[in-house]
Amino acid sequence: MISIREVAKMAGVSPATVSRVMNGTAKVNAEKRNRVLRVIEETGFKPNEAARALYRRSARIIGIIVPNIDNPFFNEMAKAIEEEAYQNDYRLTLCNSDNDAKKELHNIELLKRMNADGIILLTNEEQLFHKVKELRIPVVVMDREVTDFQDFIYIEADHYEGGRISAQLLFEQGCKKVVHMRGPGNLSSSRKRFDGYLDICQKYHITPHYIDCGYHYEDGLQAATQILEKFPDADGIVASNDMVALAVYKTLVQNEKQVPKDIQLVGFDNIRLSEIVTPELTTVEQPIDAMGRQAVRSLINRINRTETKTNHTFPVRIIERETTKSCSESHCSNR
Amino acid sequence: MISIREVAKMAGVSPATVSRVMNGTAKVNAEKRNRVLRVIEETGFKPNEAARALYRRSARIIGIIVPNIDNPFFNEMAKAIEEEAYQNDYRLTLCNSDNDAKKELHNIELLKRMNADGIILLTNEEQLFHKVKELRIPVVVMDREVTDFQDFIYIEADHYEGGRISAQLLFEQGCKKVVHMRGPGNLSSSRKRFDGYLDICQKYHITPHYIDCGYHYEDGLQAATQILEKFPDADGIVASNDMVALAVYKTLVQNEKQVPKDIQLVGFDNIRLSEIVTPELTTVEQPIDAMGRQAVRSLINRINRTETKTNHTFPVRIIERETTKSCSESHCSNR
DNA sequence: CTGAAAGCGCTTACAG
DNA sequence: CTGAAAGCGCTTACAG
Repeated sequence: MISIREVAKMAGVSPATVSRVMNGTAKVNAEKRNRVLRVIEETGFKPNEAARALYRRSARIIGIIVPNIDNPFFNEMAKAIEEEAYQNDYRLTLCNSDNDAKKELHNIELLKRMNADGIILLTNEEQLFHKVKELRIPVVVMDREVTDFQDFIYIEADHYEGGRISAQLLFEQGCKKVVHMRGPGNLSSSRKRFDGYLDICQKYHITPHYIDCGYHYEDGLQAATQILEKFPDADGIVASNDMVALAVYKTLVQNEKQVPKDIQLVGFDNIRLSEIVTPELTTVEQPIDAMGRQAVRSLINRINRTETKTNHTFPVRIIERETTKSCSESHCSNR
Repeated sequence: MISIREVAKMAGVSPATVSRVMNGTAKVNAEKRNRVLRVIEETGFKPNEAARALYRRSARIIGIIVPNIDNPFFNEMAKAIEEEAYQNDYRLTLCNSDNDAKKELHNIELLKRMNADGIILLTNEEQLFHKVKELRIPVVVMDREVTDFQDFIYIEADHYEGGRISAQLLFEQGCKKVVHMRGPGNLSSSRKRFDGYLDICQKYHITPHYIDCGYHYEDGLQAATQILEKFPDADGIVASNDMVALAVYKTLVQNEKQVPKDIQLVGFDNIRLSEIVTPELTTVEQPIDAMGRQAVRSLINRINRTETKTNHTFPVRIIERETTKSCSESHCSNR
């Protein structure tokens, strides 16, 4: 590819001048500017980004670290992030960590060395937070409330409310015994949802029931079997998320339970899948796209020091579909 | 972060020497080497990658351009690619193009300007091929046979065979009227599968039936309705892929058809989802992970000029699950 | 307004 | 074996 020196030569000016017209960074005599513009046009010259990244200490790269891009939730998030990054002229570097702390650490360091501008963390390693802080690279953490690191921005959905409304729906639909599948205890999302569940039980004067479960499909398979053993008379289940709900559904069908007739089921996230499967999943929507976009915007604001720290909590809402009874009634809000 | 000059100063050597011990690129006096090593150790010095990228004209970045990361097939592919890239010490830059040719073109150009080393294309724009060629950046094209561009490496599954075995399975399971959902005509994968289907029909002396359909879930919804109208007596359907199969399944259920009792259904790809839904999807497996990894390896070979061009066609195989009758029989190969 | 110079942080001929 | 110098391709003080 052609370089700025050659463009300068062809236009009869210095490289500095070419740089200035290209970046609009200083006034340039109209005639010279036009000559430069013409040469740029003719040659199709585009500045080398590696050189810029070096000088500016900014590669216009945002790194994203996800535990598993294969997981629809992260995946949809990544899509939103990529789109928003692109619109702001940032590139996205993807690290799929598989919860491998070493890989995550390595990637963060690499990002710093590449002069990346910021990092979006969809992972859950305290270690990472320390590293990021030490490296002084702007960061936003998603789907997790970060309290120990004062200067981190975090973005999450209203999990407490999600825990409330998912159980509330089931009670309203006539469930007497609702089992809440509690997510990993080290995640704020799990704890908040559980709190929401407890509070709504208290409000309805109902004894809470729960079981522990991870956020993966496989976790759901295991936990569902446990539920069947431990709570054979359960008539409602709040799954830890949509993937888990799919596992629960499969297990229920295998055990000849009908959904929603015998047991009603609510997921969490409203990943695209939840609408694609049959029956369609009733679930609590997290506004994944909006959250992903906000993450990028917040990060860019932080990069540009154009905004003081603001965390965001996004509203959730129930999407009633086919795994709860409501949907066969008239007041179904199925979209 | 600390720079090579400071390390040099601390170790009492020149930056060149630090570079040499760091890269093992020339012999260095043992004592000096140790001093350098110690300083590196103590300071945690890591070379700046932007500077390296500039000098070496290589950022150790691989770009990947996918139409839609949100689509499980691309998504699983991206995961495999990321993993293999990481193991070979390359970074992955992600572009989700949404089939936006402008965005794709822009990203390819950007990759070049970032001194990226190669590109993996999971998209289908002739324009892109021209651009990539003009920019002389190593490329591998996936899921598509590229014949007009002699020097491109391509990697795909054996779609012809896939078209054969999917229909063959249905015939063997007793289907009399199998409808093949033919994918987009501009894709070699679609054409080859269709050819396979035609050939197997001929072999069995059966009249072929088909309908056109895209590769997206929404396409499947439409096409399924058409099938029901056009071929009310169909008893087997080969969907253009797993996402489409899910759409077909939903439509069939809505029309009170039982699967596999009334109609048997086969997908394509064997995305993880196909095993997660209920009933589990019978499908033709593409070895997505192996293909993704091979793409990276082939690309790296090309980058290093260490291998002459080799295209790869990966074998496919039937995975019998619950949407075909076989699975209830004794010879079920459900894994 | 504009060019020459210095510099971003490395790496590699080039001498010695 | 090793350092000083030049260079990767830009950008931005600094002079004028």
